[in-house]
Amino acid sequence: MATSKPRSKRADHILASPRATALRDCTCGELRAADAGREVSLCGWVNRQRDHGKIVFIDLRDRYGITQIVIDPDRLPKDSETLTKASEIRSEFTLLVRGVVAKRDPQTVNLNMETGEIEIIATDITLFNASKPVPFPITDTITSDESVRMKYRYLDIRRSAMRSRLELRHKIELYIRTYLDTRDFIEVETPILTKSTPEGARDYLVPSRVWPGQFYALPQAPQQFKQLLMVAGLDRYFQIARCFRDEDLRGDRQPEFTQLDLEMSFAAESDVMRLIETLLIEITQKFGNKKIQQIPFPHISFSDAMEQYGIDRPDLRFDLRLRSLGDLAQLGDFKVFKDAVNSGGMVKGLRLPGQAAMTRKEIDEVTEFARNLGAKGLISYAIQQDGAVKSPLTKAMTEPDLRKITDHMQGLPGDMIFFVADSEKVCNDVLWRLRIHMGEKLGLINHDEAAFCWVVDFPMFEIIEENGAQRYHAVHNPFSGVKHGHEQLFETDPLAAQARQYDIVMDGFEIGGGSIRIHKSETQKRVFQLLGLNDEQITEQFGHMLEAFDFGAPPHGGIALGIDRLVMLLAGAENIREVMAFPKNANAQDMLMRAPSLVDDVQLDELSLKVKLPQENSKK
RNA sequence: GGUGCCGUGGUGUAGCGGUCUAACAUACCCGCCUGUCACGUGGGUGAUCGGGGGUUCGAAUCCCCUCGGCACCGCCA
Repeated sequence: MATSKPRSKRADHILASPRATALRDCTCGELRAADAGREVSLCGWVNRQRDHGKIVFIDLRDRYGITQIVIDPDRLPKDSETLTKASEIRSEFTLLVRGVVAKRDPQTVNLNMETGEIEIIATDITLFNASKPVPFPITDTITSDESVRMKYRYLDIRRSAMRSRLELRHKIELYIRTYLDTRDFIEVETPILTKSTPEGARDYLVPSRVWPGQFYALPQAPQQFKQLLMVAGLDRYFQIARCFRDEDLRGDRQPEFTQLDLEMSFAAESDVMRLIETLLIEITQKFGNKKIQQIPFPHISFSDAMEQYGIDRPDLRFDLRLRSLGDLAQLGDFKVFKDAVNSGGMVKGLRLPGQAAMTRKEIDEVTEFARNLGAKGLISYAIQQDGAVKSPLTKAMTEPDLRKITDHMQGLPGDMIFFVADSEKVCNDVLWRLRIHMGEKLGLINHDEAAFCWVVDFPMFEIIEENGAQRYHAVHNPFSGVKHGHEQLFETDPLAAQARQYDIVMDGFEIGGGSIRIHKSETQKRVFQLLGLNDEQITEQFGHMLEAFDFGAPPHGGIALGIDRLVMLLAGAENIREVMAFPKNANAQDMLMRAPSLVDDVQLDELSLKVKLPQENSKK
């Protein structure tokens, strides 16, 4: 296209701008001083209109920028109505402006604008559409109530902050596709209408018209399909896939969300991890404005993460660590500690360097915070400059005992330690949140840093309580492979068996997880049995997988990355909704479309469905 | 299902027991203004304080219920 000769200035410009359309020659973000003299037409929304009585300025905005339009009576025909028209224009009107690009006088150049050296001397304005006063200003500085933003999401997205987050998301997804394509991964679409599976989250169900009383389920992840694609010999698959889970929402959880799902054959942990680590490094360096704390990403075992951070997704942006007191909790005669240990629990502490001078009031606030998280209380332990300890413990313990505790906790003069005495679960639950809370409060978190880590050595199973009975539950998913030599533990001590699982954590968020899978039907069957499925259930629910494995399934493994969470973190957004065009509110409703909604009885009849509302609290 | 925070003109906030017949900014409407760029300037419309009940001589302000939004727990990888 660069070879064809422009016939005129105007034609030249049409060729120059790839975004020219039948209605416009260029966008509101691209004209510069060099374009002076050109006759152009621009389309966009009125960002602001300034009426000076005789002369009128309009800042015209589109996705690409803002350009100032000048409506000057001295440069219009005498009988032109353009000035009158311009004076009646308001914010968010949609216009077509024809005019001539002019260099601004040096005094009137606006260095805050990318197009600030020029302006368009309008010759004609066409109004595509007027706008009612908008429910909130289309600016980035003013935040409006989120319910209003959601109801008028199409206006919210006009704001450059929203728009640039969606652009960022697009760029990242495009980068991922290219990255994987060059490594021979192919993107394969898998069904949205699929089969309900027992493990995992609650399914979204879709009734079948053709098969009355039967249901499809929306996929929680394309897990089984991607494994079947490996059996099919596709070798390397990926998909930027929509996933659905009918569970309650959080800031980082939506009922439908997007995963980068991938799987590769003849691969070990190191292959998947290297692939993803390189991808994450490139994406962060290219699109994020955060420095990666450590390359290569550190690996932390599940048990170390739980011991030192109280959670399997540690936020490594700051270096506070938890430490359990062990046998030292038995020293002296401190009832709270002894009771916790005697009832099978433990004592665990969080050391806050240099915080010994916290006031009574501050300590009470922290204690209240811990109580709200389920702790019975918090035992403070302040180490004075002279090494003496100020703590409720002093009444029940000797000075040598306290010294042992100080040493064990690696306490230094001036430090404050908070102890929780409870079950291991409560200790960890309270302390990991307290750790984050204090990290934030004390300004220890470096927000310009991205801290990635791999969490490995997960157990295969955990015990969960279901209807009063205890049973095994897969920590990751029932397809995760078991570490070499750990199969025997299935028969002796299943909880000790470790999975070939790896989670990728960024800034304390789990942004992905995967595993090398089971590819032997016998092993897969044994896992299902341990998870409490009988032979009939195994055949009914997973027979197709077992059968597939028996047709020469290759060793394979993969990972799924939470795209929404990743983009959220790279964009520095507060929650996942900020990086989704049309998210749902905390009650899983679409505030713009007003979904979910009632449907016609005719539709229900076709599906052989009858609605039975819960008594009393049926929501209209 | 539970806990917490929030709910004042279109929007963002102030007021937190009487002086509130509710203040400020912005938006909106009517004027004036030829160089602004959050234009300026004069005037004007607009909320009974999410809804209901209660306490009190008196409630936007205190209490209870309820609705809505958000956060968190349960739930969920």
